[in-house]
Amino acid sequence: MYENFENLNEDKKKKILDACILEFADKGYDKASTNAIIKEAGISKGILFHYFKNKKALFCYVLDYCMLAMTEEFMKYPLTETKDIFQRFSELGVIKLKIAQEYPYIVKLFMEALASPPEEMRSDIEKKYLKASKEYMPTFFKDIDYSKFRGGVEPSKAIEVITLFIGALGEKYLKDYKGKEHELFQDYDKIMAEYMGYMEILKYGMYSLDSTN
Amino acid sequence: MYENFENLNEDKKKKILDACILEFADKGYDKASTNAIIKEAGISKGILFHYFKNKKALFCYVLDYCMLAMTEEFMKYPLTETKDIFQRFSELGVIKLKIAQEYPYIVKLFMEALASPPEEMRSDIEKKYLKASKEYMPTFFKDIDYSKFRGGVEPSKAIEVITLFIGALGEKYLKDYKGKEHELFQDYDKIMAEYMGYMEILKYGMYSLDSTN
DNA sequence: CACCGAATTGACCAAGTGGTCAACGGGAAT
DNA sequence: ATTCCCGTTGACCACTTGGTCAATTCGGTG
Repeated sequence: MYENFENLNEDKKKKILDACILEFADKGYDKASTNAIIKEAGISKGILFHYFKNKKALFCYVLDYCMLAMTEEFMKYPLTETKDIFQRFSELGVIKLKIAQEYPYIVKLFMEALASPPEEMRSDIEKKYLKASKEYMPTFFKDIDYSKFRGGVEPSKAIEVITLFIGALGEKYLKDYKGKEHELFQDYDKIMAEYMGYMEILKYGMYSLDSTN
Repeated sequence: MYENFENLNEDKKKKILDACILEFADKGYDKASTNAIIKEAGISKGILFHYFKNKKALFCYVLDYCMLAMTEEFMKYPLTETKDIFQRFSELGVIKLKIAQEYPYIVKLFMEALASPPEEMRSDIEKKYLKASKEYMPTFFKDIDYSKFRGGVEPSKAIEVITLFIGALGEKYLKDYKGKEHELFQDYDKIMAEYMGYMEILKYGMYSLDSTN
């Protein structure tokens, strides 16, 4: 499928991949321009479409590459032992932040792909993402003590609340710090404190009183 | 500014506005085509750009129109008296649902404009939206009894948690029911029950025990 | 050297974009 | 009847897009 491209020497491959990642991350699939990519990569139009049969295939390849890179990156950060789901979530958050800091374009491309993908690819992309996160789940939920939840709180519901809330909070921070992402890392402690405050409220609502500490 | 357009007879104005709303709601600003609009409205290219100096101005006008229509619509639904913030939020949710059901395209255009606006307009659009929601706040928070919150829970923090969570939940439902929005209204009771379940968890975490009912 | 096949180029294409403008048509005023 | 005005038309413009393909270049083989 992509053998023409795969057989290239690493340097050239990397230059092209980097150009693609930059452009797709910056503009999203639709607004990304293959002309901008070939210019940035220093190659000709013809050869790009020789390697990839069209823009969609190119995007697919790049996205898969990014996904692989990200999951590999995740594996590098083992989760510490804990029975507390809130602890786990906050750890995951820290890992995500670290990865976003180290590979901003890959993460951006990825989020862009989930938020506004080419319509015909939407379900495929979501499927792949779901598959990857499902695979991570056993690790993530390992050893969690669900008995900490008070009576009347279904653990699955509670986890959904936490997931949704943390997701929304993350998006809010992204919006607040849009264009000045570096300050996000400067304000790390302040944000972490805020985050803990929110978690305390949720924890209080979900755990039985003798588990709240 | 728009007098050429404003002076048109109502029928023609409406036909053009409707065409714009349809196109912008469906495709978003960038992908919306002025050609599609003139075709749908049955007018010529020249005259559209005689009424509006360019695509951006057209979008601005249409967006303002939609915002006005929506705020007017909101005013039609007075909030019932209650001291309970959760009650208020769930009422607001019901109102939003009703409006989305009645004016799907206007609401969609609106959400599209907030989610992925033309970059140069982003801050203007957000500003307008913030202004409108700020104006609604006194009504919304009128008579709310903040003493229901237990010690250690700052009301402002609590409200932020609720807002973020409800927002995320709403988006989740929108995603789940994408392309089959009618089922959303069929499943109304089920969704409402789910929603109440979530709210109970939050309420338990935020209210002091003697206020939870 | 000649030859071949693969890699690579960039001029070119059709389609679509937002936007312009000379020309047209018809109603009102003279 | 003539003039004028102005709303309206649609052919046209410059530009960008993803994608093609004949032509060239290059490395290796005999």
